[in-house]
Amino acid sequence: MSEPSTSAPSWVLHVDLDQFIAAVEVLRRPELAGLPVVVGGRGDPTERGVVATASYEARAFGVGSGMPLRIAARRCPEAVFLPVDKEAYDAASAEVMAALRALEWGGVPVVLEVLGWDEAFLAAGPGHHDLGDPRDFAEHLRGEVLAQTRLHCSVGIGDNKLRAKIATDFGKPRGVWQLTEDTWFEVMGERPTTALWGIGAKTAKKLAGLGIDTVEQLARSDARVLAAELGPTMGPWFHRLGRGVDPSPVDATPWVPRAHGREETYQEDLEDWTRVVEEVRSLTRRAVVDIDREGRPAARVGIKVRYRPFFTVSRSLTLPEPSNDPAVLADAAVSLLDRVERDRPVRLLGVRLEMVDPPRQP
DNA sequence: TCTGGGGTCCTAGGACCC
DNA sequence: TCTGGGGTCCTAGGACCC
Repeated sequence: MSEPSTSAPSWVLHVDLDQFIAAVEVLRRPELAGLPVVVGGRGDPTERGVVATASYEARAFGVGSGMPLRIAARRCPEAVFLPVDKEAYDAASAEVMAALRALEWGGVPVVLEVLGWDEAFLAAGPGHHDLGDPRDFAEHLRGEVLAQTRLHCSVGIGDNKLRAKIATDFGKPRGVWQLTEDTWFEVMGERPTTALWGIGAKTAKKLAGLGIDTVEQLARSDARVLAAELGPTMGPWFHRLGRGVDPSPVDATPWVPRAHGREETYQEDLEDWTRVVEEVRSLTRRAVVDIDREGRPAARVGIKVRYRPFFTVSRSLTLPEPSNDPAVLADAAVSLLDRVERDRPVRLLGVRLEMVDPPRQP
């Protein structure tokens, strides 16, 4: 079998919308253009909640994603705070992905792998002709997305998904950047391991304990030591990350969810255990809506409890048989509460329903 | 100072079976 | 006296990403 699109050296593009959530809000409220805009929680910076996205104007004040709204308000008191509007972002995302999916490159439709609301990988489809300079196509792509959605994006070009993904950040905002095997160490070699997609603070600290602080040191490290210290799967994967190696193809197969959950941080900690039980039932009913939409029953049920002071536990069980009956699932979730402490304040509750395996694709 | 909500995948240990 | 070895399932927890 010949597969020219995967066997030949080929380009991968990573498309990332610029300040997506804030940009969608500014589109429907043009008077906000140029102002510091912070989207998060219910839009009230005196409440518990965190920043989903800040506009570039707000970022200049040191406001960033994941930051508590109260801190954001302190750093940028004049910012406009808006609530998260999931439906609006779903709709805008669908428009963007449709615009990307409609593109042709090398005379054939592109292959698009959607990563989330505002991100996708893209490659030329099988049987394509000469692709030319990928930077030309990237600029064409940016123009098409802007024309059809009025949203700006940045594009990373790589010889695999990992390098394309990392390249995008260097191009932001409204830019194109290329990162390949030839330039990998020149661009990334001296950077900390956290610059890699998949290495966070905890892993970086473990690596530092092994004398590995930079991407180049990771690439030159002993893969056997990594496997012994970090696991037989993770160790070799981190070693590949250091070298910029990523054999995974751009895969347009629609994503099939494995689980759905609901969780909520309460504005006031819950002290009354009967209230905790009620909330767990309520969260379960809300999660059932999602598994019903999938049409697949739940095989496992899990709960998460975060206490004050900050301390989280999770419990889970496998159901005797899969179910989508809200009463059965709520009873199961409530039964898990017997396995946690009940005499300290609860600040967050979560319920998670894991679905049975999806039907096998041919 | 205060740490969301939606997910994914990996690891490790114990139970259990043959 | 010493007590296999491989495999799967279950559960709890860790880490990461957007």
